[in-house]
Amino acid sequence: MLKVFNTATLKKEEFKPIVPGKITMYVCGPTVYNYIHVGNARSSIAFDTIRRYLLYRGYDVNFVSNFTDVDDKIINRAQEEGVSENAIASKYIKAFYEDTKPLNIIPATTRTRATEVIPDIIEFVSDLIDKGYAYESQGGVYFRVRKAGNYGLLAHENLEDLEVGASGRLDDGALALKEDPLDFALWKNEPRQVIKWDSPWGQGRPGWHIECSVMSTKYLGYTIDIHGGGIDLAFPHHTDEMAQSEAHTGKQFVHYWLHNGFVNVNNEKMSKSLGNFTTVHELLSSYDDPMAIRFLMTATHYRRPINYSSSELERARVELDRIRTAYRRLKNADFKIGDDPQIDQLVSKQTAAFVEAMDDDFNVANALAAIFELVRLANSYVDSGDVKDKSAQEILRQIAELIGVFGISGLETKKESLPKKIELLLKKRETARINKNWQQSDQLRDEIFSLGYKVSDSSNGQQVRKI
RNA sequence: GGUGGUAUAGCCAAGCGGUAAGGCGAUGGUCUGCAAAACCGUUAUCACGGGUUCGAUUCCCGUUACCACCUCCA
Repeated sequence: MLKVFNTATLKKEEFKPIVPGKITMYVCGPTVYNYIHVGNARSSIAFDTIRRYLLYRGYDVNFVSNFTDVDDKIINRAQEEGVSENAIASKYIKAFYEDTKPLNIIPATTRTRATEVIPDIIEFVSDLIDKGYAYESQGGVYFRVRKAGNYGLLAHENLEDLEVGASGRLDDGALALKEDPLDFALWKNEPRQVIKWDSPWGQGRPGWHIECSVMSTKYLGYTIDIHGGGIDLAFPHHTDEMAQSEAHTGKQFVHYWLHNGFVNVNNEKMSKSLGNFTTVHELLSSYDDPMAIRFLMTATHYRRPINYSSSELERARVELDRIRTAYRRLKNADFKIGDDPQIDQLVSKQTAAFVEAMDDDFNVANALAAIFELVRLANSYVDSGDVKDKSAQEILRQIAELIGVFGISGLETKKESLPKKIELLLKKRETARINKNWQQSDQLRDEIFSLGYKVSDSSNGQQVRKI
Protein backbone atom coordinates (compact mmCIF):
# COMPACT_ATOMS: atom_id res chain seq x y z
CA MET A 1 0.00 0.00 0.00
CA LEU A 2 1.47 3.29 -1.12
CA LYS A 3 1.53 6.13 1.37
CA VAL A 4 2.47 9.71 0.64
CA PHE A 5 3.09 12.68 2.90
CA ASN A 6 0.50 15.33 2.19
CA THR A 7 1.54 18.91 2.97
CA ALA A 8 -2.12 19.84 3.41
CA THR A 9 -2.54 17.50 6.38
CA LEU A 10 1.11 17.07 7.38
CA LYS A 11 0.46 13.34 7.52
CA LYS A 12 1.29 10.26 5.54
CA GLU A 13 -1.88 9.18 3.82
CA GLU A 14 -2.83 6.10 1.89
CA PHE A 15 -2.65 6.93 -1.78
CA LYS A 16 -5.84 6.28 -3.72
CA PRO A 17 -6.00 7.56 -7.29
CA ILE A 18 -9.24 9.10 -8.51
CA VAL A 19 -9.37 6.64 -11.38
CA PRO A 20 -7.93 3.23 -10.49
CA GLY A 21 -4.66 2.60 -12.29
CA LYS A 22 -4.35 6.15 -13.56
CA ILE A 23 -2.66 9.12 -11.96
CA THR A 24 -2.89 12.78 -12.79
CA MET A 25 0.10 14.77 -11.66
CA TYR A 26 1.03 18.42 -12.02
CA VAL A 27 4.42 19.84 -11.09
CA CYS A 28 5.23 23.53 -11.24
CA GLY A 29 7.91 24.28 -13.77
CA PRO A 30 10.54 26.99 -13.96
CA THR A 31 10.33 30.64 -14.85
CA VAL A 32 12.54 30.73 -17.90
CA TYR A 33 14.69 33.81 -17.49
CA ASN A 34 17.92 31.96 -16.72
CA TYR A 35 19.49 28.52 -16.72
CA ILE A 36 18.07 26.20 -14.09
CA HIS A 37 20.28 25.71 -11.07
CA VAL A 38 21.02 22.64 -9.03
CA GLY A 39 18.09 23.36 -6.72
CA ASN A 40 15.64 23.49 -9.62
CA ALA A 41 17.10 20.25 -10.89
CA ARG A 42 16.57 18.62 -7.53
CA SER A 43 12.87 19.37 -7.74
CA SER A 44 12.61 17.99 -11.26
CA ILE A 45 14.56 14.92 -10.26
CA ALA A 46 12.53 14.32 -7.10
CA PHE A 47 9.25 14.32 -8.99
CA ASP A 48 10.74 12.37 -11.85
CA THR A 49 11.73 9.64 -9.42
CA ILE A 50 8.24 9.68 -7.92
CA ARG A 51 6.80 9.45 -11.40
CA ARG A 52 9.11 6.57 -12.29
CA TYR A 53 8.14 4.69 -9.17
CA LEU A 54 4.45 5.13 -9.96
CA LEU A 55 5.15 3.81 -13.44
CA TYR A 56 7.09 0.92 -11.93
CA ARG A 57 4.04 0.14 -9.80
CA GLY A 58 2.03 -0.12 -12.97
CA TYR A 59 0.19 3.19 -12.94
CA ASP A 60 -0.48 5.17 -16.04
CA VAL A 61 0.83 8.64 -15.18
CA ASN A 62 -0.35 11.77 -16.92
CA PHE A 63 2.29 14.33 -16.00
CA VAL A 64 1.74 17.99 -16.79
CA SER A 65 4.07 20.87 -16.17
CA ASN A 66 4.55 24.43 -17.31
CA PHE A 67 7.05 27.01 -18.37
CA THR A 68 6.37 30.42 -16.90
CA ASP A 69 7.36 32.61 -19.81
CA VAL A 70 5.74 35.90 -18.86
CA ASP A 71 6.67 37.71 -15.67
CA ASP A 72 8.65 40.65 -14.31
CA LYS A 73 12.01 38.93 -14.43
CA ILE A 74 11.64 37.91 -18.03
CA ILE A 75 10.53 41.39 -18.98
CA ASN A 76 13.50 42.91 -17.16
CA ARG A 77 15.87 40.50 -18.77
CA ALA A 78 14.46 41.23 -22.21
CA GLN A 79 14.83 44.95 -21.69
CA GLU A 80 18.38 44.62 -20.44
CA GLU A 81 19.37 42.60 -23.47
CA GLY A 82 17.22 44.57 -25.88
CA VAL A 83 15.42 41.50 -27.19
CA SER A 84 11.86 40.22 -26.98
CA GLU A 85 10.48 38.36 -23.99
CA ASN A 86 9.87 35.46 -26.30
CA ALA A 87 13.54 35.35 -27.28
CA ILE A 88 14.56 35.09 -23.63
CA ALA A 89 11.98 32.43 -22.85
CA SER A 90 12.76 30.36 -25.91
CA LYS A 91 16.45 30.40 -25.21
CA TYR A 92 16.05 29.08 -21.68
CA ILE A 93 13.37 26.59 -22.59
CA LYS A 94 15.81 25.08 -25.04
CA ALA A 95 18.46 25.11 -22.33
CA PHE A 96 16.03 23.43 -19.94
CA TYR A 97 15.68 20.46 -22.24
CA GLU A 98 19.42 20.31 -22.86
CA ASP A 99 20.16 20.39 -19.15
CA THR A 100 17.54 17.93 -17.99
CA LYS A 101 18.23 15.30 -20.64
CA PRO A 102 21.59 14.17 -19.24
CA LEU A 103 19.92 13.96 -15.83
CA ASN A 104 17.52 11.44 -17.32
CA ILE A 105 14.36 13.38 -16.55
CA ILE A 106 11.42 12.09 -18.55
CA PRO A 107 9.76 14.92 -20.47
CA ALA A 108 6.29 15.82 -19.22
CA THR A 109 3.34 14.26 -20.99
CA THR A 110 2.22 17.82 -21.66
CA ARG A 111 4.37 20.86 -21.08
CA THR A 112 2.90 24.20 -22.01
CA ARG A 113 4.02 27.77 -21.88
CA ALA A 114 1.88 30.25 -19.98
CA THR A 115 1.63 32.43 -23.09
CA GLU A 116 0.02 29.56 -24.98
CA VAL A 117 -3.04 29.54 -22.73
CA ILE A 118 -3.84 33.25 -22.50
CA PRO A 119 -7.43 32.84 -23.79
CA ASP A 120 -8.03 30.13 -21.20
CA ILE A 121 -6.61 32.40 -18.52
CA ILE A 122 -8.88 35.26 -19.51
CA GLU A 123 -11.87 32.95 -19.48
CA PHE A 124 -10.87 31.56 -16.08
CA VAL A 125 -10.48 35.04 -14.60
CA SER A 126 -13.75 36.26 -16.10
CA ASP A 127 -15.52 33.36 -14.49
CA LEU A 128 -14.05 34.27 -11.12
CA ILE A 129 -15.36 37.80 -11.51
CA ASP A 130 -18.80 36.45 -12.50
CA LYS A 131 -18.83 34.27 -9.41
CA GLY A 132 -17.89 37.16 -7.18
CA TYR A 133 -14.50 35.78 -6.21
CA ALA A 134 -12.61 38.45 -8.10
CA TYR A 135 -12.92 42.11 -8.92
CA GLU A 136 -11.44 44.51 -11.39
CA SER A 137 -9.44 47.47 -10.18
CA GLN A 138 -7.80 49.91 -12.58
CA GLY A 139 -7.16 47.37 -15.29
CA GLY A 140 -6.03 44.66 -12.92
CA VAL A 141 -8.04 41.80 -11.49
CA TYR A 142 -7.67 40.61 -7.92
CA PHE A 143 -8.82 37.56 -6.01
CA ARG A 144 -10.90 38.01 -2.86
CA VAL A 145 -8.96 35.89 -0.45
CA ARG A 146 -11.43 36.25 2.39
CA LYS A 147 -14.18 34.79 0.26
CA ALA A 148 -12.28 31.54 -0.22
CA GLY A 149 -12.72 28.84 2.37
CA ASN A 150 -9.67 27.40 4.16
CA TYR A 151 -7.25 29.87 2.63
CA GLY A 152 -3.83 29.35 4.19
CA LEU A 153 -4.43 25.66 4.76
CA LEU A 154 -1.29 24.65 2.93
CA ALA A 155 0.85 27.22 4.71
CA HIS A 156 -0.74 26.28 8.03
CA GLU A 157 -1.24 29.93 8.77
CA ASN A 158 -4.38 31.79 9.70
CA LEU A 159 -5.58 34.84 7.83
CA GLU A 160 -4.66 37.26 10.61
CA ASP A 161 -1.01 36.23 10.62
CA LEU A 162 -0.85 36.33 6.86
CA GLU A 163 -2.42 39.75 6.84
CA VAL A 164 0.22 41.15 9.17
CA GLY A 165 2.87 40.13 6.69
CA ALA A 166 0.92 41.29 3.67
CA SER A 167 0.06 44.78 4.88
CA GLY A 168 3.61 45.30 6.05
CA ARG A 169 5.21 44.63 2.70
CA LEU A 170 2.78 46.32 0.33
CA ASP A 171 3.29 49.93 -0.61
CA ASP A 172 0.43 52.38 -0.67
CA GLY A 173 0.01 52.08 -4.40
CA ALA A 174 -0.54 48.36 -4.28
CA LEU A 175 -2.79 48.66 -1.24
CA ALA A 176 -4.95 51.20 -3.01
CA LEU A 177 -5.66 48.73 -5.80
CA LYS A 178 -6.82 46.01 -3.47
CA GLU A 179 -9.90 45.68 -1.31
CA ASP A 180 -7.80 43.74 1.17
CA PRO A 181 -4.02 43.45 1.57
CA LEU A 182 -4.31 39.66 1.32
CA ASP A 183 -5.82 39.73 -2.16
CA PHE A 184 -3.56 38.67 -4.98
CA ALA A 185 -3.40 39.51 -8.67
CA LEU A 186 -5.04 37.30 -11.27
CA TRP A 187 -4.41 39.75 -14.08
CA LYS A 188 -2.02 42.69 -14.12
CA ASN A 189 -2.57 45.95 -15.88
CA GLU A 190 0.39 46.63 -18.16
CA PRO A 191 0.79 50.16 -19.56
CA ARG A 192 4.38 49.68 -20.81
CA GLN A 193 5.44 48.63 -24.27
CA VAL A 194 6.22 45.10 -23.21
CA ILE A 195 4.62 41.71 -23.68
CA LYS A 196 0.86 42.02 -23.07
CA TRP A 197 -2.53 41.00 -24.35
CA ASP A 198 -5.92 42.54 -24.87
CA SER A 199 -8.45 41.57 -22.27
CA PRO A 200 -11.88 42.67 -21.05
CA TRP A 201 -10.00 44.81 -18.50
CA GLY A 202 -7.65 46.45 -20.96
CA GLN A 203 -4.15 45.49 -21.96
CA GLY A 204 -2.28 43.43 -19.48
CA ARG A 205 -0.74 40.09 -18.58
CA PRO A 206 -1.51 37.19 -16.27
CA GLY A 207 -0.60 37.06 -12.60
CA TRP A 208 1.85 34.50 -11.38
CA HIS A 209 -0.41 31.74 -10.06
CA ILE A 210 -3.14 31.63 -12.63
CA GLU A 211 -1.34 29.70 -15.34
CA CYS A 212 -0.88 26.60 -13.19
CA SER A 213 -4.54 26.54 -12.25
CA VAL A 214 -5.53 26.94 -15.87
CA MET A 215 -3.21 24.26 -17.19
CA SER A 216 -3.97 21.82 -14.44
CA THR A 217 -7.73 22.08 -14.90
CA LYS A 218 -7.44 22.23 -18.69
CA TYR A 219 -5.23 19.21 -19.21
CA LEU A 220 -5.90 17.09 -16.15
CA GLY A 221 -9.38 17.97 -14.96
CA TYR A 222 -10.92 19.82 -12.04
CA THR A 223 -9.48 17.48 -9.43
CA ILE A 224 -6.07 15.87 -9.75
CA ASP A 225 -4.21 13.29 -7.72
CA ILE A 226 -0.84 14.88 -7.11
CA HIS A 227 0.44 18.43 -7.26
CA GLY A 228 4.11 18.96 -6.60
CA GLY A 229 6.78 21.60 -6.31
CA GLY A 230 9.38 23.01 -3.98
CA ILE A 231 8.29 23.63 -0.39
CA ASP A 232 8.73 27.37 -0.93
CA LEU A 233 5.81 27.22 -3.34
CA ALA A 234 3.38 26.05 -0.66
CA PHE A 235 2.80 29.70 0.14
CA PRO A 236 1.82 31.75 -1.65
CA HIS A 237 1.87 30.01 -5.02
CA HIS A 238 0.06 26.77 -4.26
CA THR A 239 -2.17 28.40 -1.69
CA ASP A 240 -3.36 30.84 -4.33
CA GLU A 241 -3.68 28.17 -6.99
CA MET A 242 -5.86 26.18 -4.68
CA ALA A 243 -8.06 29.13 -3.76
CA GLN A 244 -8.68 30.28 -7.32
CA SER A 245 -9.12 26.78 -8.71
CA GLU A 246 -11.62 25.70 -6.12
CA ALA A 247 -13.49 28.98 -6.49
CA HIS A 248 -13.65 28.37 -10.24
CA THR A 249 -14.63 24.69 -10.27
CA GLY A 250 -16.34 24.27 -6.93
CA LYS A 251 -14.37 21.05 -6.54
CA GLN A 252 -11.36 20.00 -4.51
CA PHE A 253 -8.32 20.96 -6.57
CA VAL A 254 -5.74 18.43 -5.42
CA HIS A 255 -5.85 15.25 -3.37
CA TYR A 256 -2.19 15.03 -2.42
CA TRP A 257 0.18 17.98 -2.15
CA LEU A 258 3.81 16.89 -2.31
CA HIS A 259 6.70 19.27 -1.71
CA ASN A 260 10.40 18.70 -2.02
CA GLY A 261 13.07 20.11 0.29
CA PHE A 262 15.82 22.42 -0.81
CA VAL A 263 19.35 22.10 -1.97
CA ASN A 264 21.49 23.99 0.52
CA VAL A 265 24.92 25.44 0.19
CA ASN A 266 26.71 25.76 3.51
CA ASN A 267 23.38 25.07 5.18
CA GLU A 268 21.67 27.87 3.37
CA LYS A 269 19.06 27.56 0.67
CA MET A 270 20.45 27.70 -2.84
CA SER A 271 18.47 30.37 -4.61
CA LYS A 272 18.68 32.79 -7.42
CA SER A 273 18.06 35.72 -5.11
CA LEU A 274 20.88 34.77 -2.74
CA GLY A 275 23.19 34.26 -5.67
CA ASN A 276 24.73 31.13 -4.17
CA PHE A 277 23.69 28.88 -7.00
CA THR A 278 25.39 26.64 -9.51
CA THR A 279 23.58 26.27 -12.80
CA VAL A 280 23.12 22.82 -14.18
CA HIS A 281 24.49 24.20 -17.43
CA GLU A 282 27.90 24.97 -15.94
CA LEU A 283 27.95 21.91 -13.72
CA LEU A 284 27.39 19.62 -16.67
CA SER A 285 30.15 21.25 -18.63
CA SER A 286 32.68 20.86 -15.84
CA TYR A 287 31.63 17.47 -14.46
CA ASP A 288 31.61 14.41 -16.65
CA ASP A 289 29.32 12.10 -14.70
CA PRO A 290 25.73 13.41 -14.85
CA MET A 291 24.41 10.17 -13.44
CA ALA A 292 26.32 10.91 -10.23
CA ILE A 293 24.49 14.24 -10.00
CA ARG A 294 21.22 12.42 -10.45
CA PHE A 295 22.25 9.85 -7.86
CA LEU A 296 23.06 12.53 -5.29
CA MET A 297 19.68 14.16 -5.79
CA THR A 298 17.62 11.04 -5.95
CA ALA A 299 19.27 9.03 -3.17
CA THR A 300 18.20 11.62 -0.62
CA HIS A 301 14.59 11.55 0.50
CA TYR A 302 12.66 14.17 -1.44
CA ARG A 303 11.57 16.14 1.61
CA ARG A 304 15.01 16.30 3.19
CA PRO A 305 17.43 19.10 2.43
CA ILE A 306 20.54 18.23 0.46
CA ASN A 307 23.72 20.01 1.39
CA TYR A 308 25.35 20.44 -1.96
CA SER A 309 29.12 20.55 -2.30
CA SER A 310 31.70 19.03 -4.57
CA SER A 311 32.67 16.55 -1.87
CA GLU A 312 29.05 15.39 -1.52
CA LEU A 313 28.88 14.98 -5.25
CA GLU A 314 32.08 12.99 -5.19
CA ARG A 315 30.74 10.73 -2.46
CA ALA A 316 27.63 10.10 -4.52
CA ARG A 317 29.82 9.17 -7.47
CA VAL A 318 31.81 6.70 -5.37
CA GLU A 319 28.61 5.10 -4.06
CA LEU A 320 27.20 4.83 -7.53
CA ASP A 321 30.46 3.34 -8.72
CA ARG A 322 30.05 0.52 -6.25
CA ILE A 323 26.79 -0.38 -7.96
CA ARG A 324 28.25 0.00 -11.43
CA THR A 325 31.32 -2.05 -10.61
CA ALA A 326 29.28 -4.91 -9.20
CA TYR A 327 26.98 -4.82 -12.19
CA ARG A 328 29.87 -4.98 -14.65
CA ARG A 329 31.67 -7.70 -12.71
CA LEU A 330 28.66 -9.96 -12.75
CA LYS A 331 27.86 -9.17 -16.34
CA ASN A 332 31.37 -10.13 -17.39
CA ALA A 333 31.59 -13.22 -15.22
CA ASP A 334 31.80 -16.71 -16.70
CA PHE A 335 28.33 -18.18 -16.65
CA LYS A 336 27.36 -21.81 -16.37
CA ILE A 337 24.03 -22.99 -17.62
CA GLY A 338 21.50 -23.33 -14.84
CA ASP A 339 19.76 -21.69 -11.98
CA ASP A 340 20.31 -21.23 -8.24
CA PRO A 341 16.93 -21.13 -6.50
CA GLN A 342 18.37 -19.79 -3.25
CA ILE A 343 19.92 -16.87 -5.13
CA ASP A 344 16.64 -16.18 -6.89
CA GLN A 345 14.92 -16.19 -3.54
CA LEU A 346 17.34 -13.63 -2.11
CA VAL A 347 16.77 -11.44 -5.13
CA SER A 348 13.03 -11.44 -4.76
CA LYS A 349 13.40 -10.74 -1.07
CA GLN A 350 15.34 -7.56 -1.82
CA THR A 351 12.94 -6.57 -4.57
CA ALA A 352 10.11 -6.84 -2.08
CA ALA A 353 12.10 -4.78 0.43
CA PHE A 354 12.60 -2.13 -2.24
CA VAL A 355 8.88 -1.90 -2.95
CA GLU A 356 8.01 -1.83 0.72
CA ALA A 357 10.44 1.04 1.27
CA MET A 358 9.28 3.07 -1.69
CA ASP A 359 5.66 2.51 -0.78
CA ASP A 360 6.39 4.35 2.45
CA ASP A 361 6.40 7.88 1.05
CA PHE A 362 9.27 7.03 -1.31
CA ASN A 363 11.77 6.02 1.36
CA VAL A 364 14.75 5.97 -0.94
CA ALA A 365 17.24 5.36 1.86
CA ASN A 366 15.72 1.98 2.64
CA ALA A 367 15.13 1.26 -1.02
CA LEU A 368 18.78 1.94 -1.69
CA ALA A 369 19.79 -0.38 1.14
CA ALA A 370 17.92 -3.15 -0.70
CA ILE A 371 19.84 -2.34 -3.86
CA PHE A 372 23.14 -2.50 -1.98
CA GLU A 373 22.13 -5.93 -0.67
CA LEU A 374 21.74 -6.99 -4.28
CA VAL A 375 25.14 -5.52 -5.01
CA ARG A 376 26.73 -7.57 -2.26
CA LEU A 377 24.89 -10.62 -3.51
CA ALA A 378 26.19 -10.02 -7.02
CA ASN A 379 29.76 -9.65 -5.80
CA SER A 380 29.65 -12.72 -3.58
CA TYR A 381 28.13 -14.70 -6.39
CA VAL A 382 30.98 -13.78 -8.71
CA ASP A 383 33.51 -14.57 -5.96
CA SER A 384 31.98 -18.01 -5.54
CA GLY A 385 33.18 -18.86 -9.02
CA ASP A 386 30.01 -20.77 -9.70
CA VAL A 387 27.66 -18.40 -11.50
CA LYS A 388 24.55 -19.79 -13.16
CA ASP A 389 23.31 -17.81 -16.11
CA LYS A 390 19.64 -17.64 -15.17
CA SER A 391 20.26 -16.42 -11.64
CA ALA A 392 22.90 -13.96 -12.79
CA GLN A 393 20.56 -12.50 -15.38
CA GLU A 394 17.90 -12.11 -12.73
CA ILE A 395 20.26 -10.22 -10.41
CA LEU A 396 21.37 -7.97 -13.26
CA ARG A 397 17.85 -7.33 -14.41
CA GLN A 398 16.69 -6.38 -10.92
CA ILE A 399 19.63 -4.12 -10.16
CA ALA A 400 19.13 -2.27 -13.43
CA GLU A 401 15.38 -2.03 -12.99
CA LEU A 402 15.45 -0.85 -9.38
CA ILE A 403 18.21 1.71 -9.86
CA GLY A 404 16.31 2.64 -13.01
CA VAL A 405 13.44 3.76 -10.79
CA PHE A 406 15.90 6.30 -9.44
CA GLY A 407 16.53 7.37 -13.00
CA ILE A 408 20.01 5.89 -13.14
CA SER A 409 20.76 4.23 -16.43
CA GLY A 410 23.77 3.03 -18.37
CA LEU A 411 25.27 0.91 -15.60
CA GLU A 412 27.29 -1.20 -17.95
CA THR A 413 28.27 1.30 -20.56
CA LYS A 414 30.34 4.16 -19.18
CA LYS A 415 32.63 3.36 -22.08
CA GLU A 416 34.51 6.39 -23.19
CA SER A 417 36.58 6.73 -26.29
CA LEU A 418 40.21 6.79 -25.23
CA PRO A 419 42.90 8.97 -26.74
CA LYS A 420 45.15 7.07 -29.13
CA LYS A 421 48.10 7.59 -26.87
CA ILE A 422 46.36 5.90 -23.97
CA GLU A 423 45.27 3.02 -26.17
CA LEU A 424 48.87 2.55 -27.22
CA LEU A 425 50.18 2.56 -23.65
CA LEU A 426 47.52 0.07 -22.64
CA LYS A 427 48.55 -2.30 -25.43
CA LYS A 428 52.16 -2.00 -24.35
CA ARG A 429 51.21 -2.69 -20.77
CA GLU A 430 49.18 -5.71 -21.73
CA THR A 431 52.19 -7.19 -23.46
CA ALA A 432 54.37 -6.44 -20.47
CA ARG A 433 51.87 -8.20 -18.25
CA ILE A 434 51.75 -11.27 -20.42
CA ASN A 435 55.53 -11.41 -20.07
CA LYS A 436 55.20 -10.83 -16.34
CA ASN A 437 57.36 -7.76 -16.64
CA TRP A 438 55.86 -6.16 -13.55
CA GLN A 439 58.28 -3.30 -13.39
CA GLN A 440 57.36 -2.10 -16.85
CA SER A 441 53.71 -2.77 -16.16
CA ASP A 442 53.75 -0.55 -13.07
CA GLN A 443 55.71 2.11 -14.86
CA LEU A 444 53.13 2.23 -17.62
CA ARG A 445 50.35 2.38 -15.06
CA ASP A 446 52.01 5.44 -13.55
CA GLU A 447 52.44 7.01 -16.94
CA ILE A 448 48.80 6.47 -17.84
CA PHE A 449 47.80 7.87 -14.45
CA SER A 450 49.84 10.99 -15.06
CA LEU A 451 47.86 11.46 -18.28
CA GLY A 452 44.62 11.48 -16.31
CA TYR A 453 43.49 7.88 -16.51
CA LYS A 454 43.37 5.26 -13.83
CA VAL A 455 44.02 1.71 -14.86
CA SER A 456 43.34 -1.32 -12.71
CA ASP A 457 43.54 -5.05 -13.38
CA SER A 458 40.75 -7.52 -13.05
CA SER A 459 40.17 -11.06 -14.14
CA ASN A 460 38.86 -9.57 -17.37
CA GLY A 461 41.97 -7.59 -18.12
CA GLN A 462 42.75 -3.93 -17.70
CA GLN A 463 40.03 -1.50 -16.74
CA VAL A 464 40.48 2.19 -17.45
CA ARG A 465 38.57 5.20 -16.30
CA LYS A 466 39.13 8.90 -16.58
CA ILE A 467 39.97 10.67 -13.35
C1' G B 1 6.79 37.29 16.39
C1' G B 2 3.64 33.26 13.74
C1' U B 3 4.08 28.59 11.09
C1' G B 4 6.55 24.14 9.36
C1' G B 5 10.86 21.13 9.58
C1' U B 6 15.53 19.12 11.44
C1' A B 7 19.01 17.40 15.57
C1' U B 8 21.32 9.48 15.26
C1' A B 9 28.95 7.22 14.56
C1' G B 10 34.53 11.16 11.16
C1' C B 11 30.70 12.09 6.97
C1' C B 12 25.77 10.98 4.30
C1' A B 13 21.57 8.59 6.35
C1' A B 14 17.37 4.67 7.94
C1' G B 15 14.71 3.21 12.23
C1' C B 16 10.54 5.70 15.87
C1' G B 17 8.28 1.58 22.51
C1' G B 18 12.01 -3.90 23.53
C1' U B 19 19.28 -2.18 24.04
C1' A B 20 20.67 1.08 16.62
C1' A B 21 19.63 -0.61 8.40
C1' G B 22 22.62 0.81 4.35
C1' G B 23 26.60 3.67 1.99
C1' C B 24 31.25 6.65 2.26
C1' G B 25 35.68 6.95 5.24
C1' A B 26 39.03 4.56 8.76
C1' U B 27 41.07 0.04 10.46
C1' G B 28 42.39 -5.60 10.79
C1' G B 29 42.23 -9.98 7.66
C1' U B 30 41.51 -13.11 2.93
C1' C B 31 42.49 -12.92 -2.28
C1' U B 32 46.03 -10.67 -5.88
C1' G B 33 53.12 -10.07 -8.61
C1' C B 34 51.82 -4.96 -6.54
C1' A B 35 47.71 -1.71 -6.70
C1' A B 36 42.49 -1.72 -7.57
C1' A B 37 37.97 -4.40 -7.11
C1' A B 38 35.68 -7.99 -4.04
C1' C B 39 34.63 -10.76 0.42
C1' C B 40 34.83 -11.40 6.07
C1' G B 41 35.50 -8.54 10.76
C1' U B 42 36.00 -3.88 13.83
C1' U B 43 34.17 1.23 14.08
C1' A B 44 27.26 4.96 17.89
C1' U B 45 23.54 4.32 23.14
C1' C B 46 20.62 8.32 19.30
C1' A B 47 21.20 17.57 21.12
C1' C B 48 20.06 18.60 26.52
C1' G B 49 16.60 18.37 30.99
C1' G B 50 12.27 16.33 33.00
C1' G B 51 7.93 12.88 32.64
C1' U B 52 4.95 8.35 31.14
C1' U B 53 6.33 2.98 30.93
C1' C B 54 8.58 -3.26 33.28
C1' G B 55 11.39 -0.90 29.31
C1' A B 56 12.31 5.23 25.12
C1' U B 57 16.54 6.93 20.15
C1' U B 58 11.31 5.95 19.39
C1' C B 59 5.47 8.85 23.27
C1' C B 60 4.53 13.66 26.32
C1' C B 61 6.39 18.50 28.38
C1' G B 62 10.28 21.95 28.43
C1' U B 63 15.15 23.89 26.75
C1' U B 64 18.92 24.72 23.13
C1' A B 65 20.82 24.89 18.09
C1' C B 66 20.17 25.01 12.90
C1' C B 67 17.06 25.55 8.40
C1' A B 68 12.81 27.21 5.76
C1' C B 69 8.14 29.92 4.83
C1' C B 70 5.35 34.48 6.21
C1' U B 71 8.20 39.28 -0.60
C1' C B 72 10.16 36.65 -6.20
C1' C B 73 12.22 31.72 -5.39
C1' A B 74 12.16 24.40 -6.81
